[in-house]
Amino acid sequence: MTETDVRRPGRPRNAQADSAILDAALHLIAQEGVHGMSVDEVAARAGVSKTTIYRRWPNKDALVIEALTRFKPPLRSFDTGSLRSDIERFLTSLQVMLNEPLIQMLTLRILSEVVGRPEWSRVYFADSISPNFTALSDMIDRARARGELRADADTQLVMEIFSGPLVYHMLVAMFLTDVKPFDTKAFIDLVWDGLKPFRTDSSGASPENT
Amino acid sequence: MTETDVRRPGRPRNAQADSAILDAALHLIAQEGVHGMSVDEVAARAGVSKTTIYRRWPNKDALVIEALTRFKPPLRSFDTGSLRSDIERFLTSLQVMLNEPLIQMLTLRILSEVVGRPEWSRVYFADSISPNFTALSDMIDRARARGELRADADTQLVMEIFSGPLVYHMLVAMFLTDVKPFDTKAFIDLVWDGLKPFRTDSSGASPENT
DNA sequence: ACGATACGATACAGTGTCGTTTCGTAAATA
DNA sequence: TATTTACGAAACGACACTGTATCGTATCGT
Repeated sequence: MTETDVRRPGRPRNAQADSAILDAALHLIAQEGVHGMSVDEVAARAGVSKTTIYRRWPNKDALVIEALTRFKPPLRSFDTGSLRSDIERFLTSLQVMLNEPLIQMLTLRILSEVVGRPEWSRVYFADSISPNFTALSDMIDRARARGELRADADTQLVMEIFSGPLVYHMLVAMFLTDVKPFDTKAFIDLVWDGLKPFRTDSSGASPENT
Repeated sequence: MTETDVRRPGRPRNAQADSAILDAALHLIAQEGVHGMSVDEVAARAGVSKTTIYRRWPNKDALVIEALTRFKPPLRSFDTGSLRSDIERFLTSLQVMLNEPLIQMLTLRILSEVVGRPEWSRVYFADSISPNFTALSDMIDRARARGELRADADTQLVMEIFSGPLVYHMLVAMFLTDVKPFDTKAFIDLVWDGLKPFRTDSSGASPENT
């Protein structure tokens, strides 16, 4: 912060280079993994020289860490007053996010690289997974206070029921060419009313069946 | 097959070496990934010489492919006459399987390595994911024929609802130390009866209704 | 015993990568 | 202009890895 005023002599650093390098690193990590990515490739993709990279980061690991730290999926909480529409918007934004090939592959790469390294794992969880959690649990807690949810439903389990199917869908969809898109509305209806067959119409929210 | 009878002259190959090498390769892939694993490490872990490996496989890729092909999670279909107990047994076996650290990390490694390589992806899907699918869809179709399931529930969506939450749970559990174990029974009850709050006792009371 | 094959240990060539260094040039300040 | 720093291009040393080759030994059939 104090450095911005004190103009050091000599040619200033190219400000665009930093983000160009980090973006290139992220794309290459997504494509080839941390091991498969070379610093030369990062330099070539970013359009800079390798010298420029090593002037900014001491080694490859530091570059990777900063690139991965910069990668934060934009997830937020919704508060429309209705849990069903909150969840619908949340899942829709999650679906849009997971439709990005970069985010898809990057997430898998990070998950597989991060396991077994406590520090990386802690940082990744705190930055990328935890916000997702709190956004979801906030919505659920608000709905529970409004009486929109079964009182005996465990919050963690409800979160897993909401998030799991879509994540699972996107995971297996990567291997299938003719997979049907995830129907968020139908999913919420089904989870809301239950999988059991109807005997009587207990609630008017049933999705127009029989 | 015909080679087993025709005994070639000379010292026969060590039959144990094959599985020792493939096992070593699998463990090393799980720990360090395909790129991180070296053939020398495989040889050292398997207790054989590198010559022995290259006499059996032409290159590293062939070894990796055969090792990954050999890795087939043992999942089967259940037919107890009740969908709820079928699913309960299915999920319990899936949970036991995903509790193995080797299978956990190997699955993530494979997922991240396999994406973008059509042949690998096809083989992995056919060998490891597809059996899971058919086992689950068989159980669901039988239940649907018995009228145990809502008629308007899409099979693919039901499969995702059943499998997704547990897979998601195991995924995030890798980053948490104090996570509650997945309660399969409570999960099935919740999904079966729905998340909506009870208004009148149209059916029994809670999970124990028919 | 003898030939044939497998094995372990080791060395090797070829390649790729990391991180450093050199050098000529560009862009800033004093 | 003189100085100071950043930059690109290129080369470099050190190291790891792949895949091959060599050599002495072990184990099988005949």
